Amino acid sequence: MPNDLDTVFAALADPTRRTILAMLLEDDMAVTDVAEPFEMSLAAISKHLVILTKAGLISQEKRGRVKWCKLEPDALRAASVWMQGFGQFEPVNLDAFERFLEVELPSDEA
Amino acid sequence: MPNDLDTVFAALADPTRRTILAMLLEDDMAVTDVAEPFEMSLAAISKHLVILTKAGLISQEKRGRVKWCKLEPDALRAASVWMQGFGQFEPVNLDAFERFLEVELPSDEA
DNA sequence: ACAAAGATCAACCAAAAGGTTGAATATGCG
DNA sequence: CGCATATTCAACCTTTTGGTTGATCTTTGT
Repeated sequence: MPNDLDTVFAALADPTRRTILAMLLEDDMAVTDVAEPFEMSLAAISKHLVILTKAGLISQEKRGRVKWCKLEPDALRAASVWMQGFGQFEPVNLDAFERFLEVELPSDEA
Repeated sequence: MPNDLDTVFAALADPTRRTILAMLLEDDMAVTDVAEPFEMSLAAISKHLVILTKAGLISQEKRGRVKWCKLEPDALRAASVWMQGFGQFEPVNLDAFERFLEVELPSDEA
């Protein structure tokens, strides 16, 4: 529901949150597992996940005592349209994107 | 030079700054003229322009006593690639972009 | 020379961001 | 039941952000 540009861009401005998104690109994850590679408290990661959820970039579903996080890439569409309006960039450059993932993902990437 | 994703997304997270970018899409502008439609001090706008400059999103060139601001859309490329990596969105939707401009631009749009 | 215009600087302020720790709340398991 | 696990809450702290105002500096026009 909340998919305002302010919120989305602000959520994307933090490297921890971008890394989390990249991790969720591979698979849905539980909060504890999302937190594992980071050198910060679980509570801090929990807050980051709230921010991502409010931006609509992920969704969280509780099953049992585990809360699963799922990427919601559609939330990026509006922001993507906004940005492309300025640049007329090449459609999709997956090579460049994978270079980002290598840099931004925690080293244990599979 | 500085074109780091943190800086670019943070710069885009503020509605005043996005509006400024949209204004500069039409034409280069002097700082005073950029500030005119906003209900905030010139100093505040000057700071916003510094942030946009540090993000590489605009450049500023002083000619005489006037400092001209110019959009630098290339700075958006990296961020755009990053975002598209998630979504595989439709290439460019100019209609959607112009809808943004109508919402975000100060009403005196020409 | 002087005054006005264009823009930034410096000091300040309130609110938001990003983190910590320790307690609380559910849920699952033996 | 009773304990461990999964996650959040609450209070707190520090730094950053976004704004203000008044002084300053440079350039232009008369």
